[in-house]
Amino acid sequence: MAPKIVDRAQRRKEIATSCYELVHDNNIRKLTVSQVAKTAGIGKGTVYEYFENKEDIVFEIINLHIADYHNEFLESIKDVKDTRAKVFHFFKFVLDDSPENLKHFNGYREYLSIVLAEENEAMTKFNVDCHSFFSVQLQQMIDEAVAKGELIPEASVMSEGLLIFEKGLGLLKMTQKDFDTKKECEVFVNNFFDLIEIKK
Amino acid sequence: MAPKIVDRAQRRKEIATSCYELVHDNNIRKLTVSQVAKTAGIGKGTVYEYFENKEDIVFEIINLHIADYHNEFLESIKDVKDTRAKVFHFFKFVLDDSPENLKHFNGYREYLSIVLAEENEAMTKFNVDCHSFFSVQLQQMIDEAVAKGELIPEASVMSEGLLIFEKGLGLLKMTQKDFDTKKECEVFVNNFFDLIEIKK
DNA sequence: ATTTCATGACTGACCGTCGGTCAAATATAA
DNA sequence: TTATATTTGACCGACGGTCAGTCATGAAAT
Repeated sequence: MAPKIVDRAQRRKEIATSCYELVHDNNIRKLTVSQVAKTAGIGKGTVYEYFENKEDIVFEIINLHIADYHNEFLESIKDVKDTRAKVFHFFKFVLDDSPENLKHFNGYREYLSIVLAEENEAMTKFNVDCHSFFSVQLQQMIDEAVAKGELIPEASVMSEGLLIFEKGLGLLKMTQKDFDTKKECEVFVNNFFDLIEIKK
Repeated sequence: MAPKIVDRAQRRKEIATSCYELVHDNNIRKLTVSQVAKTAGIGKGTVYEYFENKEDIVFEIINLHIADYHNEFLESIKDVKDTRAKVFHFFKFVLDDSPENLKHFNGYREYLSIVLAEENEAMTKFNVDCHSFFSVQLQQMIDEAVAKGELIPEASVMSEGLLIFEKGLGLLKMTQKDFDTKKECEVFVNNFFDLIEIKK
């Protein structure tokens, strides 16, 4: 008197995972629900058992990508010691033009275009979490440097501003073909550090 | 042997103008071509005589809005004398929460989501022009302040960085519901100015 | 002055596609 | 067998975009 019960959250992940690569093939906006169903090997109606709508699908897929990126980030920053170099690591996302990173960056672009288009509760919340993920860590790092006497105390409250600058860099890189991200980043950040570093 | 010849560029503007307000009523992405045709009082096919596709229509409408905004900006900054206040004027777009300005800001959000979604040549170029419009003026202003001995020379190369910061502010305001744009802006910009201003 | 007619402007019925729904089919544990 | 969770794809309505055909203008011919 009780058929198979499926773990809905689990199944969501499964379906999304099977479509992980689909994001890179085309523009994610051109992803069709039928395509998702086919790729996952299920009927179109079944997709709607686990997802509210198309955006919800896209959201879950991008979730996977961003989670992957966060892990990569944590791994890559482990060994960096110098404060200025560490900060540049936070800019790696917008600076690194390796195919691997461009995949992530491109994914984020598509994600952004969706977040900007509609007022989606879950997506907006998720975006806030993403920002916090980096914000908290950069703040910690700056505060440590201030405590060590490497940076002036005012640097602490400007930590968030640096991250905001990074967002702006990303946006310009996304929207301007010939934008020299590396140059703009280095000019500003290096000059900025010259202002907040305590000379020995 | 010759019927009325219409000025195509002119007609584009006419059609777009008649739909100027349509942008605010709903999400611009929900704008339908039939709606545009109805509002402009023409047939749907006629719309396609003057526009490549739907995005092209949206582009023209947003063009009008941005042109209006640029004019407003030039008008409003005329009388401001103090350098720091002038710089804050460049941030007016992201700081001002008046209904009037939010209209513009919202329009820009929708525009961005479209630019990010597709690789549209014209739209990207237009976006670059928009950025330059402000970039050139901020640079001039900073350089003048440097020449007057108000700011340290390094401020000059950091002008672009300030505008990048502003872009980031805008993006965060668009994507985070509870983002305190004013606070974040003031904290960073004021601290930044304390660093680049030459004390008397 | 009147008629003719070439041409660009205009139209809306129509097409293909897509997101989303639902009645029926299926699978499974009791 | 039976009750019910699950699956399914045919179907629907809406939308972007097309195109065969109509309309309106005004120069040319009479």
